[in-house]
Amino acid sequence: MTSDKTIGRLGLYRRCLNRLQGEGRPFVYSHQIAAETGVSAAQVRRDLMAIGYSGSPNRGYQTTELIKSIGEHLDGPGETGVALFGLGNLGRAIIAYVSRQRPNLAVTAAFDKDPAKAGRVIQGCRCYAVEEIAQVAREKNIKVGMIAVPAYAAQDAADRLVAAGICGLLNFAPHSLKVPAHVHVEELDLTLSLEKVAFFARRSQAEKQSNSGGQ
Amino acid sequence: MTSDKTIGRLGLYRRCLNRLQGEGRPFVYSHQIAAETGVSAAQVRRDLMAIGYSGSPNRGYQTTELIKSIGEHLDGPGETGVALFGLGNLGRAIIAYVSRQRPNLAVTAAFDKDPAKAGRVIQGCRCYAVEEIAQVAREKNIKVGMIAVPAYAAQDAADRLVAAGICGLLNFAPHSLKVPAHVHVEELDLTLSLEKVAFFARRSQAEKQSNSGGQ
DNA sequence: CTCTGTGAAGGGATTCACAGCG
DNA sequence: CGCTGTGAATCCCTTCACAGAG
Repeated sequence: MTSDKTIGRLGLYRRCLNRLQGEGRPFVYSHQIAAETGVSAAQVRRDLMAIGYSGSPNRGYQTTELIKSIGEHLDGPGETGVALFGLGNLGRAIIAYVSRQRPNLAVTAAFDKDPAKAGRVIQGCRCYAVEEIAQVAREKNIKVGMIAVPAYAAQDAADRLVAAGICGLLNFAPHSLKVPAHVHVEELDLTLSLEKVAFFARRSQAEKQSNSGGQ
Repeated sequence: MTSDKTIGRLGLYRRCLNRLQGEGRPFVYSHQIAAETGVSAAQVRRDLMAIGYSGSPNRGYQTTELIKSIGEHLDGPGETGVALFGLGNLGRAIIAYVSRQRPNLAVTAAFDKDPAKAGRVIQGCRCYAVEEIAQVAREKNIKVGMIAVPAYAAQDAADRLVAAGICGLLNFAPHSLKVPAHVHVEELDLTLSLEKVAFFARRSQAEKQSNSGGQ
């Protein structure tokens, strides 16, 4: 029922709330969350409505309670296992990055075409040969996969992960994946995003110049 | 006039068209692009309408012409300079990754708080001290910045890049940036995206199980 | 026939605006 | 007063569905 967009923002609010809590604020108003996250205040209230959390009209939302409430909606019961496919530069950076983040999301297995990488342990994450995916995914109860291989290998990686029972994919490869309907794919496409900012950067600069020159 | 969403998809279409062209296809139909990219055929036609490119009703779109036409809308006249802020694991992986992509987007400068990194050259990208940003950005005509520093340093990095005249930011740091209205920010938030897939993976798995168990 | 181009309809998400409360 | 919670309005995007062309 809760929409895709709302889920994305709840994570954002939580991060912001954790910081505010660290600064010793027991209560927050929707417009404060809004200012910190760049979302509108009405939007914040709507999103919190969706998870059924109520604040008090004169003091706002209780920080600790709200964090807990968001967690109950976003997080699963225990730790969610995540697998990484592809141990190039990007893959290794991702492991290092994620291992410092949310503790309930742990990258516990990595796979690579290069058999020489099997058996190694990188940042606390063990590497396996691709043939072992199904078994490892079952044993470690892995439900999410990250794809950090070159474009030409991305579909194959996705197929293997899906066959191993994965229900969600985070795709870093510049390639549109074809997956069964029950698998949720999130794209993190560095090149496309960069092309996009470059486009808007040029556009807004053009506007700035025509504003100063035109009038 | 062209919407944000459309711009994002045009890049996607171009990538797909380049591949199809490489496979020797002189013409493509909207439904073929659609199938390759996971977008609907009507959407593809709408987007191409937005850039004013017309296909022929019985043969579809001419691949080479369409690629050129998309390029005219997305790309600037020359090469666009991109700067990277933050030379940790992630930053270095990004340089390596982008340098193999679109040639009109070149990461030509990198900055890091650690002065020891200044002067080095990584993957063809020269590193400078943060104090040199304004000068380097002017000399190299850099208009886009990428932020790959820890959360606590992200706002400072953004401020420095904006002060140096940047009009677009690609933000990898888990922190919502506050920037002037003329600066376009694109978020690539690894942690939030991972939380999101994990959520939907759990949800779709729950559905799968209730489907098989329920009826 | 099967395409494209496109007006019109439809669906979501966001914002507006205000009642209700302390 | 200023806040939350929320119906109603708005806006934007996507899809439908069909005319027109070869």
